[in-house]
Amino acid sequence: MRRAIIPLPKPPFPNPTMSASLMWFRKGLRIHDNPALQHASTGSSFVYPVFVIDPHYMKPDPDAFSPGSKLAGLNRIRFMLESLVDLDSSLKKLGSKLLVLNGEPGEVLIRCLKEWDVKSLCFEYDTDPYYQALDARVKDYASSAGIEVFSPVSHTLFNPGAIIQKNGGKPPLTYQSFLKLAGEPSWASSPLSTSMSSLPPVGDVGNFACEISEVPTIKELGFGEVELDEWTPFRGGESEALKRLRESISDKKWVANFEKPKGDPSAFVKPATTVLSPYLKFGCLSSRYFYQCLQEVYKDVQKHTSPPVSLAGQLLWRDFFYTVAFGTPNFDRMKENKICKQIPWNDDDELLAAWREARTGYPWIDAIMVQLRKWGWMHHLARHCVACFLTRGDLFVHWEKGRDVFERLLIDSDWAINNGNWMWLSCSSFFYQYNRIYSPISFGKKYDPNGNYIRHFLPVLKDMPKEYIYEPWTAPKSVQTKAKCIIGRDYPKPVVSHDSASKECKRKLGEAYALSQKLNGRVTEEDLANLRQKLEQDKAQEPKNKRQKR
DNA sequence: CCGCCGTTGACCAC
DNA sequence: GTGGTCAACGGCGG
Repeated sequence: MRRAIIPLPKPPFPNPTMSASLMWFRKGLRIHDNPALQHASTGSSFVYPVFVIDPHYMKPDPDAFSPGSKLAGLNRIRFMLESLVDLDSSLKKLGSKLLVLNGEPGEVLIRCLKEWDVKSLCFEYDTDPYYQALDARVKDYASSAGIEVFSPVSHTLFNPGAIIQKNGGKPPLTYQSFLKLAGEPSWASSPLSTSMSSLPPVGDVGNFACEISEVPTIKELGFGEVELDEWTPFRGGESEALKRLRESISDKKWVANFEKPKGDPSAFVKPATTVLSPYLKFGCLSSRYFYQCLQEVYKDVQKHTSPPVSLAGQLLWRDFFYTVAFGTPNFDRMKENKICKQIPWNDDDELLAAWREARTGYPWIDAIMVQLRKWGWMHHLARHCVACFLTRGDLFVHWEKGRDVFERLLIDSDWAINNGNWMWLSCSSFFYQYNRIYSPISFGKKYDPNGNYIRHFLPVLKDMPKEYIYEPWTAPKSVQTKAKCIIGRDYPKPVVSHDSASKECKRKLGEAYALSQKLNGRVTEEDLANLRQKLEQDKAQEPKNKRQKR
């Protein structure tokens, strides 16, 4: 890690009335619509804009299944670093700069507050459990030291806590009830502060001078030896976010007619959605600003789509998941999670690895998993296909395992939304129609009969005739030879047969649901173990039954 | 208790 | 492309 000593302007005159604020950046990596930054810069003579490189997210982990840290793949780490570089450059234009520090953020922050005679600590409120715990510690110290804490809700459209309170202490569990509770956002018609002309200078950093660095590079963080064979095409940062936003909303007709479920998951040259999610995740783009821009477009057109399918509806989905996640203890696991169905998922590491490493033998599934690894982004429906396949559709692997893979590799992975969607897709919560299974063969074919998406992300199949590209194991040997792709050698045979595997999954889900209903939702670990045993026994008897039938 | 609803299933007929 | 059927879930409001 580079430990550059950066010359910083000294305060011109020591003045006891001059006060300093500390702006702590975590998410919210932006200048526009940033109430915490706004607050820090008004009424303070100095502002210390701090970002702490947190080993919890950023420390290289050589044992992980892909290059990166324990929790984040390199694509997302790089996206974040790009966002920080952009933020630093914007701060510099305003007469400030980003102070990058390293270490456990709570400890680093408290040391900063002690060292810098800060009167006001400003940071965006964060509902994720990790930040709830961290922020509680920092706030405790600040109040004991008489430091004002300003921590506004600015990551989401609504305040999740307020919505939960409005609902009598429980989060709404359906989108419609969420909409009803939320109503129009109170700020919707008041203009947001989207520009800043200048910022107070950075104060004297004192003994921290030797610890403050520029935004590090991937290499400086200790990831230097690894090479990704393809990086994500999406660049991080607020500038890129605003550029992308402008492009997305410039086509008013497209915005007005946007219907999420009708998008084409196989479109990759020009994706069928905005791809603003990674920018929202890091707060490079304000969800409120995005929302207001959409309202402007809606005003200008005769008719437009509505939630849940509209573009504004997508922002509301985000708020929905943030709210449920905030109000649900153990939201990120099955056990002790009140809204999560208890299902006897298997623990098959072989199947998990095949899925993760894009060798299930189903080209549609594997191509999506390659896109995930290389781009860190796939269309929402593509995510549905692979999530369904891993869990309730085919492999019956625990949704938490898939969640971990997405959390690591997606550049837009977001704690609340990722966990919420995995529960959704695995029929563990929110959605329960387990008979509706995405076919790993026909779903993609609807959109892309020629298999261009597969050919791009799985070049080994690029010469497979379109008749076989979704089911290459059915291609005659001569065709395989001509396509220079022998199934079982150059590309794997299917790990399971979709027909029998999906039937088996439906049966297991049915049994698990029945047990849950019988026990009023209070399924213990022992109950689950018994169910697992029962399912195994039934499976063992099944061939006998078949023989009897014949 | 009943009936309706739910962002995005597959398959088939028209 | 649309619309029906298949088989049929839980949440929720009445």
